[in-house]
Amino acid sequence: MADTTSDAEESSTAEPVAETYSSDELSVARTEAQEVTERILGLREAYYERDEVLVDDAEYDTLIRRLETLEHSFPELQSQDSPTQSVGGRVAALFDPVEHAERMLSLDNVFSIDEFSAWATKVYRDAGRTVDFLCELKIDGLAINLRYENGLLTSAATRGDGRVGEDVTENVLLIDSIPKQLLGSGHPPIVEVRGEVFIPVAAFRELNAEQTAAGEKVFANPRNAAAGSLRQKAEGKNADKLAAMNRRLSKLRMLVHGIGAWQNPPLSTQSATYGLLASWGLPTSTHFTVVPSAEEATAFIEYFGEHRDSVEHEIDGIVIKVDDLALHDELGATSRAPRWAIAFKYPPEQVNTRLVDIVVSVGRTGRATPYAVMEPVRVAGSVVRQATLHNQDVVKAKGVLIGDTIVLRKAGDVIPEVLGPVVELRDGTEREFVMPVVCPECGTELRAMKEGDIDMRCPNARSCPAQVRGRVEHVGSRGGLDIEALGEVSAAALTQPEVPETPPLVTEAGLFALTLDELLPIEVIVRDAESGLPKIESDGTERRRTPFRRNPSAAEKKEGLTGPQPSSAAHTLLDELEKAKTKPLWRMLVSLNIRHVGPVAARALADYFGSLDAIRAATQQELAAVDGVGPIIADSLIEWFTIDWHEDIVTEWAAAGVQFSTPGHPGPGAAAATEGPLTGLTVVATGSLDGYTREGAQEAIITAGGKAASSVSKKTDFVAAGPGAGSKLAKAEELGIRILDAAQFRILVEHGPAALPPPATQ
DNA sequence: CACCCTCGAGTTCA
DNA sequence: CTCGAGGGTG
Repeated sequence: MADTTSDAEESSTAEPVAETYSSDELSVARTEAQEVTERILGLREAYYERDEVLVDDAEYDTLIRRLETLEHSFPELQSQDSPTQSVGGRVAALFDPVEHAERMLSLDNVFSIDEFSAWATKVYRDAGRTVDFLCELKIDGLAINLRYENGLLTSAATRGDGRVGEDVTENVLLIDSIPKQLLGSGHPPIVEVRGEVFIPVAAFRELNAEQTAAGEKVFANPRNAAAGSLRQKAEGKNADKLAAMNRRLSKLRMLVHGIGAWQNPPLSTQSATYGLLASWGLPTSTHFTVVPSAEEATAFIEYFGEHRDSVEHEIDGIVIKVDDLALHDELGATSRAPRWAIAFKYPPEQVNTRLVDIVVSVGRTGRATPYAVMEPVRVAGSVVRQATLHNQDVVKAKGVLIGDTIVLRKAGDVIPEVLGPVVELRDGTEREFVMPVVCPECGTELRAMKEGDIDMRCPNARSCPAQVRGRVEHVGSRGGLDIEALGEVSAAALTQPEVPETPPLVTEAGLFALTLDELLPIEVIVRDAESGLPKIESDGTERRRTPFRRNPSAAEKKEGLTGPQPSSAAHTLLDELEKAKTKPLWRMLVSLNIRHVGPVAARALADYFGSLDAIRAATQQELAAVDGVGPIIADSLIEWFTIDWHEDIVTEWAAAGVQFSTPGHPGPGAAAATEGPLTGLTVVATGSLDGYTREGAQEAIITAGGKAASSVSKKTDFVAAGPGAGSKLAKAEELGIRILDAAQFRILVEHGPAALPPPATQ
C-alpha cells in the first residue's frame, strides 16, 4: 500500500503521453472520468455528511487510481477541483482544517502470517541484531491527534490526509477519558499525542437502542457510530438535541499509542513511552505486550484472532512495533508509513461484492427460495459465493438489485447474509429481481398455498425433481433414518441420473426395493462446484461419473470377471438401507416428510401410538391430545394420509420389509414418562462433548428421562457445553444457568443432579 | 397474548 | 449454527 503514493507521484512527473488519441477516445474517456468523479463525490458526501462508509479503502483507492490514469492519459481532463487533487484527501468541508505539527503516518498492512514473517525478516536483516516487538490491539476507531501546549489540551484533530486533519476539539473536550490537562511536570512545552477514539461494543448497543427509541437511524457498526458521534455539529441544535449529542459523546473512549512532535524524548523504548503517557494521565491500552521474537508476536496475533470478542472494543487487527526507539531512526519510514511498525489485519467481517444474479431454488417442501449469487469473496475467513434471501419480500426489503455492489457479512460468524446495496455505486444497468411464475425445476406454476402466505411453493410435490431429490435426501439425513451412503449426491443420482432415462426412483416409494441391477447403470454428469456448469472433457463431451459401478481390478479379471463391478458405495447403500428397515418408528415418521413433523413431534407420536397404523386410525382430537402435538400438526397428519401416492410410499416400504411399529408397545395411550435420574429436567447440549456425539448426548438425556431441548431458555435446567460452544453458552451465562463440562454431564445423565459437585462460585 | 420452542432452509467447516 | 416463520403452551 505504501507504493500507492509513490505511483501517483511518479505518474505526475512522468513524460507526458504522446497525444495520439482520437477525439472519439477522448469523449469516451471524458464520459468515464465524469462517472468515476461522480461516484467518488457521492462516496465522499456519504462519508462526510452522513458518516456512512460505503466502500472499503481498497475500492475507494481503485476509483481514485482509475481517475488518475484517465487524467494522465488525457491531460485535457485534469482540473483543479478533481478528486485526484486531494488524494487520500478526505478533508471535510464541515470542520476547520488543522495542520499536524508532525505528519501522521498510517501503517502498512499485512493480511497473513506469511506476509508478517516476511516483514519481520526484513526488520531483522536491516537491524542486524535481535529485536523486541511490542504487540498491541488495533482498535477499529478513528485516529486522533491531541495537541497539548504547556500541559493543556489545545487542539484535537482527525488524521485527514496525514498532514491536515479536521478540527474536532470542541467535541473531544466532551469525552471524559481524555484529560484536558496533563499530570506531572516532565512534559515538553508542545507535544502531540496520537491515539484512537472508539465506542465500546456495549455502549454501541446502548446507543443504537437509544437511536431506535428516538426514531433516529441506527449505526451499522461501532466504527461508524464513533465517527458519527465525534463529527456532530453543535450549531443549530436545540437544547434537547444538544443533550442527546452530549450523551453520545460521553460514550466515546480513547486510547493513546504514540507521541508526535517531540524532539529527543528521554526514552529508549516504545513500551517506556506508554508508561510515560500513562504517567501524564493519558489512557493507554492494557492489552499490549513486549515479546523477544517474531514467533511470539505471531502467537499474540493468533490468540487475539480467536478472542476478538473478549475485548470491550472492536479490533480489526494487531499492530506490531519495534520496541527499541533507536531502531526506529535506523529503519526510517517511507513517504506514507514507518518501516518499524506493521498492522496485521484480520479478515474483515463485512465486505463488498457484486450481486451477479438472484436465482431461485426449490426445497423438499416445494418452497421456492431466492438466493444471491455473488462474485466469490473472502469474508470472516472463508470464501462465500451464495447467500439466502429467504423470499421475495426480503429481497424487496433489502432493496438489492441484480448487478448491485452489495454489503455482505457473516451472521454469527457463520451464515452469509446480504445486508443491502451500495446505492452510490449503481450505474443504471442494475435490474430488479422478479419472482419467477413457474418452478425453475419442473415448470409447474408456483403459488401461495394459503391466503396471505409470502412463501411461494411448487404444487407438483409428487414429481418435481427438486422435491423428490430433497425428500430422498431427507430420508437419509441424520434426523431421518441416518443413512450415511444416502446424502445429497446419491439422492440426486438415484432420482435424476443421466442414464438410465427412467430413474430408479420416481418417488421415494421405491427406495427400499432398490437392487444392484438398478444401481449399476447409473451415470451422472460431473458439475463444477462453483459455476454449476457441466465439466467438459477434451473431446467436447460432458464428463460423467458412475457412482455405483467401477471397472474390475486386474485380480478380478484374472478370475474371469470382465464386466463392470458394483462400487463399494453401491454395497454400502444397500446394506444401510437394509439396516434402516428396523430403525425406530419416529425415524420412519420423520422420513415420510410430513409437514411439521420433525424429530421432536415424531418422537412424541411414536411414543404415544407405537405404530403407524394407530396414528392413521386416530382422529384429529386424539392426535392433538399428544403432548407437543396440536391441531395443526394433527391436521397435517390426517391430510397426509389422504393422498394416494403417500399411501403408496407406506405400502411399498412395508412390502420391502420396513417396520412401522415399536415392538412391544402396548398400543395407543399416554406412554409413562421415562423414569430416570433426569425426570422433569431440561438439558441442552452444545459444542463437542468428550465421549459423546451430538446425537449421543441427546439420546443420553432422553434415556435418562430428561428433555433434550435445542435452544436455551428460562426453562433450561442445565447446559452441557464443550469446546466450540457458541451462542448457547453465552445465553446460558446470561440466564445464570448451570454449565457443565463433559465429565459433569456424564455424572448428570448417569446419577442425576444430586451427584454433581456443588457449583463453583465465581 | 406473550413467550418459548420446533421446523425448515441455507451454508460452510473439519 | 442462525434465521424467519409459525406452531404450542401457560
